[in-house]
Amino acid sequence: MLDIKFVRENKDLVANAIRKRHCDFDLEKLLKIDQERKAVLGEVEKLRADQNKASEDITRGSAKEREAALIAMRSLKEILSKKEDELKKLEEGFEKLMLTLPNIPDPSVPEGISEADNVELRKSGEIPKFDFEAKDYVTLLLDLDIADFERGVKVAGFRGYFLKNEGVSLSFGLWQLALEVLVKKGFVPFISPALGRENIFMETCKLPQFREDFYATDDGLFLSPTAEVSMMGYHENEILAESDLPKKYAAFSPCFRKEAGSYGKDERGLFRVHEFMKVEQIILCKAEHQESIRFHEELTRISEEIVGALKLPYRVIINSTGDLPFGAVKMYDIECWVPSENRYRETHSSSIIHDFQTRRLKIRYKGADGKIRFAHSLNNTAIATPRILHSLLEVHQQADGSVLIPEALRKFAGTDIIRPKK
RNA sequence: GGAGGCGUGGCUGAGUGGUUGAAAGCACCAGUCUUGAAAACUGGCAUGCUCGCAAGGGCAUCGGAGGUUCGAAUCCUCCCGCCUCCGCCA
Repeated sequence: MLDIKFVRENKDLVANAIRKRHCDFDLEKLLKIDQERKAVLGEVEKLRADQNKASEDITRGSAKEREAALIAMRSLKEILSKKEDELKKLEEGFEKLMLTLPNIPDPSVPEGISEADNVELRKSGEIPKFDFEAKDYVTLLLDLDIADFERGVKVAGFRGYFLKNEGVSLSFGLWQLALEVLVKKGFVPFISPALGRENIFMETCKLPQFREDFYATDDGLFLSPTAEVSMMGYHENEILAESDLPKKYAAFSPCFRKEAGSYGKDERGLFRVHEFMKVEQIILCKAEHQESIRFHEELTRISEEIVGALKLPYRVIINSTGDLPFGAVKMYDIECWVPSENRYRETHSSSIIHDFQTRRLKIRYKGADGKIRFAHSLNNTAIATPRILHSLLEVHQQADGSVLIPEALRKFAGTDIIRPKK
């Protein structure tokens, strides 16, 4: 959520952001309702002040004064209650609009209407050329006997899957590798809840707009699509000391996504599944844009280090304004090379959020100057499984149908090579 | 699942209808004293909104939302959360 004061004072900037994002937010309506709300609030507060004063007279005045004050209070009450109703309606309308006003893209974000307008920033790694007939990763998964989709669907429904054999040790190894990289860099490791209360989803700006993307339980909880939700909730309603910042967390959790509206996309395999595992990087830092920029680059580099250690060719792209999530100021995706599709595909997503989430979460810190500010937050994938296998298996496949495990992963995965079972 | 209890400021904890934004203690900050520290003493110490150039006002907040009342931390209703005991259980 943006700061209404900021919106008032930077109307053009906000209008421009809305235009760039191609969303149909009615800024004039918001500003008008804000103005009305402030005016009525002033009236209400004045009436309440009168009421408080009269109440004091009743307490302390003589019997005569008390009688007069009581009469005055009765009529005052009627007017006040009417005004309060009016205010409540305005507040509700105001809140509703504020919840749907998106964050402001950084000037460095390229303007565009969709993901087609995302811009490549850099590439790394050599795209493999096979002198044999390379398999796609679904074939590899089955030939290596490390996944079972038929039974996955039988048990868990559409997009269901089992991982088995080395598919399991490989997964554990990937999480472990990512965690070790992060812990070495001072990130505090967490296993964070996959279940979250509605308010946490609201405060991390996942609700109200993306409700259809989440699974809900019958007791009113939601299954988290990312550890970002619970990890951001961790400091909800806290005032931290400036010296506590930055907070760096590496959170592992299962993640659940309905993938509503994606029928037909990536139906085969385990690139797009309802249930996956992820190690997520989270940073809370001081409310300075330069700090956010610095940590954003750092988070992105860490993920590049991880995919680099996995010897995967990748590129980093910057998302255009048309492909920028609601709450993000700026976002990079890391995409890893997928030989069978002859293209890079998204495996990581690194975001600057500024105080958009922390304002709702009320995560603040007391600065050296004694002022209390909303912290800035950032997040990025460290590793998401099983998605990463898409690229990993295909890139490292050998002529004999086996898959060579990259050096850095071997000690974590407990194996050097996975051989076909048939 | 059954029964009961509880939710007050950073923490502990008073407060059951009328200057209670809220006693007291702890913690924290500043000062006095001290070579320095501790102790002691003195003072300060919630958040948000709003009016004002400022000084300084005003309003709200005692889990949340309603209600009763001239007036609610205090009474009523609903919701949320937490705790204890029993049962079940990885």
